[in-house]
Amino acid sequence: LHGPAQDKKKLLRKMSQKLEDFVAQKKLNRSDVRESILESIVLEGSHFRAQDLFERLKKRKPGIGRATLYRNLPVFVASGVIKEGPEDSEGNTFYELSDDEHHDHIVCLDCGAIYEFHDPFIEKRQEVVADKMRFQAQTHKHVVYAHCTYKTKGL
Amino acid sequence: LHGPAQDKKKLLRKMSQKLEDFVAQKKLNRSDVRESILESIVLEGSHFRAQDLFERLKKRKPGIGRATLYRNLPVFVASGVIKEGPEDSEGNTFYELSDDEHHDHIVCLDCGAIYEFHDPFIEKRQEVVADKMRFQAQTHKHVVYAHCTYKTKGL
DNA sequence: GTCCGTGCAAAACGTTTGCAGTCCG
DNA sequence: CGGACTGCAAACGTTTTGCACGGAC
Repeated sequence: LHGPAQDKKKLLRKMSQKLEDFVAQKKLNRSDVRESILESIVLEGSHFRAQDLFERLKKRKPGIGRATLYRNLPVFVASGVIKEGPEDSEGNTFYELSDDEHHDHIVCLDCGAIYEFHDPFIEKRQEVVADKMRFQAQTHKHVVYAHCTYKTKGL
Repeated sequence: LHGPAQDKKKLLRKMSQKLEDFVAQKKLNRSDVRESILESIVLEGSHFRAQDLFERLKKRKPGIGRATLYRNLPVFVASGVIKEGPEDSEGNTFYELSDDEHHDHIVCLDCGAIYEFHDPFIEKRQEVVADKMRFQAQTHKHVVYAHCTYKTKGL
């Protein structure tokens, strides 16, 4: 027996562990507030803006301050729980859960939905291109803005 | 006889024309202030942040308001004079002159310099990838963050 | 004369910081 | 106890807006 809810719980345990490890390694303290924020991140949606996360958090756990959320985001990034993701067409930065497998993004210009893709050919090619220019590629952001072929979305 | 200065002048004329056409087509009015801003854009550096442009503008043409600059940037974008370019590793958005040929960017993680590249294979490939996912690629942002191989930079 | 364009100041926006107090180990 | 963590409010830097005036056609 398994399903979406079970998967989320599993994921939460995994991310919780990641965070715990980081906290231990960096000699930080554990905190319930930080755990609550992590829950909100894992349990709701994968691509999120800081401000939206705060709104959701406010509903699930009222009383947690905005500053605390913002102060913890870098901790989550450093611990490998989340990472900075794509930007939508209006320039809003999104975070996303950090699944160890790298991927890039397609952002729908019609509804703003964010999809993922991974293409080994492109991955390799950009390294080669950088190399030719005497650069050593470290990371990249590759976002394709596109219209969905089904025009039925949002209707 | 030609050189960098002549090239810039030529470019300025071209961009000036683009702007003029747009202004005419949209039944806007011409304005000296807008021309001055365009000059500052064309004559100094190709990748710039809005705020830096304002500083430069303040020196070349004191008295032009910050708001006017910000209000005109979208006009320049719409007229095809500039376009939004890459983001550096700190998240600052850069604009750049819109040369009709598309290119992507390599941002140096050591000194922040922005370089351009164009690779037809990657261009084509991402369209194919989008297509497979039933999307019609419209634009994209592809920024590779890299260390320069020569470690001599900035010394 | 009618909009468009402008400068200024004030507001908005998302994020960061200072501070005084609390919690963890 | 000391340092990490927190909420609040105030500050921040960039960008946008409201308003009254000046300029283009």
